Amino acid sequence: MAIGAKLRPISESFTLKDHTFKLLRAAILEMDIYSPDTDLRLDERKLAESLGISRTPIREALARLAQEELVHIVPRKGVFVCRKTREEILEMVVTWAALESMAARLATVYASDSDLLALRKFAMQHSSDAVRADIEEYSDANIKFHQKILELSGCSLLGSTAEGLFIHMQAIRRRAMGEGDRALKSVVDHMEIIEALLARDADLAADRVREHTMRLHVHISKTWVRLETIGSLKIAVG
Amino acid sequence: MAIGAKLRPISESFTLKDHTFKLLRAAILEMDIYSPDTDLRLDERKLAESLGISRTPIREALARLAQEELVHIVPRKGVFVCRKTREEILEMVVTWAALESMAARLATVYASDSDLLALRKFAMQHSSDAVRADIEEYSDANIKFHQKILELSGCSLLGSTAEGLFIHMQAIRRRAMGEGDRALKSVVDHMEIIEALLARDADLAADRVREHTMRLHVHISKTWVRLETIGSLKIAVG
DNA sequence: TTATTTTCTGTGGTATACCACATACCTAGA
DNA sequence: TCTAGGTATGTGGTATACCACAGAAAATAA
Repeated sequence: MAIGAKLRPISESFTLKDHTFKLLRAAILEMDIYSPDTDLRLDERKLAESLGISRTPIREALARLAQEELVHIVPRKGVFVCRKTREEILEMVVTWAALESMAARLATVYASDSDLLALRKFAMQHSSDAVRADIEEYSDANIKFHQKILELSGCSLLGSTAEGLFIHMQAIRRRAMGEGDRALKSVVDHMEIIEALLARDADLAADRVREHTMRLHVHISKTWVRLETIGSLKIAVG
Repeated sequence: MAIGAKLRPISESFTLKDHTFKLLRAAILEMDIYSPDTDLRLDERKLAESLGISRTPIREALARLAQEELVHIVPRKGVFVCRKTREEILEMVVTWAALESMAARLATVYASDSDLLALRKFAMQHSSDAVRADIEEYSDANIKFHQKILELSGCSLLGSTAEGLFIHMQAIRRRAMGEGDRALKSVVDHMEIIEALLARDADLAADRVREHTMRLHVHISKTWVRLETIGSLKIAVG
């Protein structure tokens, strides 16, 4: 066989800036953003040095992150990971509810029975995690459940729009999950959602998804009173 | 009076890249993107020369536009304004419906009577444009109507999320408005929406907004068959 | 004439140098 | 000791030079 017969293009049109963008995005996702002692500062030059590249691709990646409102760039001050205030988080939950509710509505029309049954199977498999109070595990499954509904809508823009909120929703859901008996209630909600989907009842499915997410909204607005002061800690600049 | 008593900061932290970003965004908004003979190419160097600045701030502005999916950047090929395919446009309409529907729901709770009455006055003022078949005029008013509902929700994230779709929705609505007697039907729809809002009927308002926007969806999917081929004209690079 | 190779030109990608400004620290005068 | 004012340092912002690659044009071989 000739040399190169099975070689693929070097991941066609690989660019450092794209790579850096994904890298930083993932890094921010893993950060515990809301821990008060986390350093929110990103130093272009240090990043450049540790990645072994120049500042240019890093700056373009940061520009994109800023567009996603994941970081704040303050001229001649610095680049900071963006903490959200309590109000911003509440708005994200509302927006998420809007998107997922529409997704559920569409899913009653476009999702196949086998997809929905697979979703039910998935939800049932992980319900035991909630019962065992295995919060970490269940929280991940919970997030995946909601993403799958977005997928099943067949409207990819709903999912990709929600993805911008996802990075924060993940942190929010993880935090909220451990509070009260939300995990157990969540299991019940999920099952009712799936039943509505399988019944192909668009209005009911949309309502249940929206109300489920809005319960998170109510929970947060009741419970998280201190976040706002933390959120505006160092960011209140420009 | 002491010197500087009335001086403001020099437009706090102005940067060329921000300015360029807004400039290009507005320029793209004004372009007739879907005209087949429009040049979709953006040349970094020519832009730099005509703006009298270097490529660097332009590149960062382009990076942000790419994040918003307003342009495609293809390494060593060029930067192109992003035409949307028919399917993508349909998804944008769905997503817009999701956001505005939720906004209407919230508006029944949070909008004041005076705000809603002002909205009704605004809609009635411009209904004559529709009757006179003054499409251009009415189309603008129509778009503003929908934006106001997003505002009245009190949830600014709904509006800012929708804004990313706005640039395309504007072109879509303008184009669709002239087709059939959509303008007249639109007037009726709007009035029914306002009545539902004033009646503080959350479900009804949400339903009417969603159905109104989804009528646009149906109209597009029925009428615009040729767009897809145009859309994927030069962009199908990947 | 046709097919192939080579060269040239233009593109975005990257690295680097330098700038203006913000900040913290230092120093001299009260 | 305390307070201006100056100075040093570090930040993101910008300009520039050069690179690798794509694609077209031109040159060459069949």
